[in-house]
Amino acid sequence: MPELPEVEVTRLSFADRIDGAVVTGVRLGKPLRWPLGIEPAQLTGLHAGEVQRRGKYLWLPLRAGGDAASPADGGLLLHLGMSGSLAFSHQTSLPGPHDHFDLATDRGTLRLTDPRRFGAVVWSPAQDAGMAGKLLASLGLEPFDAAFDGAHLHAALQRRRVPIKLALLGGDIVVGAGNIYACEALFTARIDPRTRSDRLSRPRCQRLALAIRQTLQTALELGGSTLRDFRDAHGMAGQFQLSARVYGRAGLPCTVCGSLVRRIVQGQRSTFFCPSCQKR
DNA sequence: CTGGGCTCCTGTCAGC
DNA sequence: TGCTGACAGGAGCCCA
Repeated sequence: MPELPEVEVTRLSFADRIDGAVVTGVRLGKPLRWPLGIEPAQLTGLHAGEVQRRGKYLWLPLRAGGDAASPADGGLLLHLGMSGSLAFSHQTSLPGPHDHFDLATDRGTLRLTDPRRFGAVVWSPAQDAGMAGKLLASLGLEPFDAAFDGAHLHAALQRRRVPIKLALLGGDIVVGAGNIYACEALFTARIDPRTRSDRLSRPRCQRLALAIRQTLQTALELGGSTLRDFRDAHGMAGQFQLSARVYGRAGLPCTVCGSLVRRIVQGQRSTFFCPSCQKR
C-alpha cells in the first residue's frame, strides 16, 4: 500500500501531536520484519521530536531530554511495508491481532497495525547510524528535491538496462513511487513501461521527472490511495485510487484514447499501461 | 556492479 | 457454502 504520498499523509496526520510527547511505555505484538533492536523498557522517558520522512520510511527522533546530548538519544525508523498503517490516538483500544507495536506517550499512543508484517520498527542511535543508516544509505533522491530533474534522471538511467518501470521501483534513483504511482507517472509521461532505461532520451526523461512529481503531488493532495485498507493516523481514507488512469484498469478503455488498458508482469509485479498512448 | 528471482505473511476475491 | 489458487500497495537478500 504505502507509497510516498501515503507515508507523507500519515506523517502529517500525527507529526504536530507527537512532537514533544514523552514515552510512557511500549508494547510489542508479533514480530515484524526486523527486531526492535533495543530493550522496549529503555524507551520509557524519552522525548519524541519532529517526525521526518525519507522515501517511504519515517524517522521518529527520541531524546533523553535536557540540552546535552545523551547516550540514550536515538530514534525509531518506521516502515509500513505492504499493509501497514499508523494511528495516533488518545483512546487506544485493546490491541487486535494485527496491532504489532504500540508506543504509549503522555499525549496518546502511536500504534502500527500491519496484517502482513512486512513493516518494521527499528531503533537506531541516529538516522545515519546503525540499522537506519544502513537502510537509508542506498536511497535515491527525493522526488521534490530540486536536484531531481530530467538531467539527473537521464544521467542515472544511462547506467541501467532494466525496463524503466523497474528502475523507478528500485528506489535507488528516485524514491517514493511504488507500483501504483510508477504506472501512473509512466502513463502521464507517455512512456512504455518496458522501455530500456538507457534508451530514454533526455526530453523524455524531463517529461518523466515532471510526471513523477506531478503524480505524487496530486496523490498527496488527495490524501493518498486507499485500495483496501490504507488510513492515515486519523483513520481517514485516501481518494487517489478514484483518479487512477491505468492502475487496476486492465481491460477498461484508456481515458485518453479509448484503447484497452493492458496488464503485464514485470519483476513479479503487475504493470498497467495503455499500449497506444505509451511509446517505447 | 548489474540484474533476476525469491522471500517474508495474511487477507481477499474469483472461479469451480 | 467451501475449497483452491492468484494476487496484493515493499524491498532486502542471495546468486549468477
